Amino acid sequence: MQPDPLTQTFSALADPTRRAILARLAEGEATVNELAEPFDISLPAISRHLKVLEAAGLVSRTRTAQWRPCRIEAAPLKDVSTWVERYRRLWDESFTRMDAYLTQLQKGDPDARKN
Amino acid sequence: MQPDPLTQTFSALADPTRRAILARLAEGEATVNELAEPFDISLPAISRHLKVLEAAGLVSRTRTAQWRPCRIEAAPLKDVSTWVERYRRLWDESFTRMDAYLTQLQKGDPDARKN
DNA sequence: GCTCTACTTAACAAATATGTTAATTAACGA
DNA sequence: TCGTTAATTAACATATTTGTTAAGTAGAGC
Repeated sequence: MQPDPLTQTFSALADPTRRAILARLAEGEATVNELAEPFDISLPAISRHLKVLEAAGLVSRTRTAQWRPCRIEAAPLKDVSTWVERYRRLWDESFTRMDAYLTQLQKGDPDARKN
Repeated sequence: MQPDPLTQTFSALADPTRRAILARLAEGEATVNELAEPFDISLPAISRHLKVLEAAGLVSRTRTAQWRPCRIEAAPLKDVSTWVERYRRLWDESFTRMDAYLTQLQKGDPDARKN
């Protein structure tokens, strides 16, 4: 059985080569050879990285003659964003202050609104 | 040599047990046994998951008698948020429209401001 | 058909990750 | 001091990941 989607996404992102590939694809479509060019690893290795990204839904591919242009797919990144936002209050100062403010209001503190 | 921080963070998050541990810690500190309770795996396994989270800077620990209360640390999550925000335009409709608008403006389209 | 280009698949090696049970460390408390 | 509780470390098995080189597939173009 394969892992849940978020696990697959995080696994796919847990590799600098794959994140670099995504960064390149954010600028537009590219073929496998174009994607491989900046890296010091073999083409089959790149091909497998793309397979991982594709399995995670982060990349889709079409076929044009002998080329397989790759395109970035955003949906899983949106899921990552949604996931991490649940923790924003832990690092965001203004969120923390608003949180405290709302808590005070909820407690019925009449002075809370003065803050 | 160990991997770069972002890689370490994504690797740490690429496990459902570890994400569940973080979700629990977002509600407040907890001891190792408390964290282990919901899971069907051995305590040493949990201990190792915590070690991975700690190495990634996602968890810190203090010492109180024989307990080691764990606390969530937000900094790496903020880095994840920053990373993924670079791709927001790829999934965010309103961002896409704003992007198109700015592109039009940049082209010097005098009608762009009417949109 | 033959060859070139683009890319994937196969077979393998090495490293890393994840779980287990058993043994160990450390502090508390009767 | 001795037993209990909390947690880690050790030793081990197994699976997954990531890379390699060599071989295979598929379309383009002469």
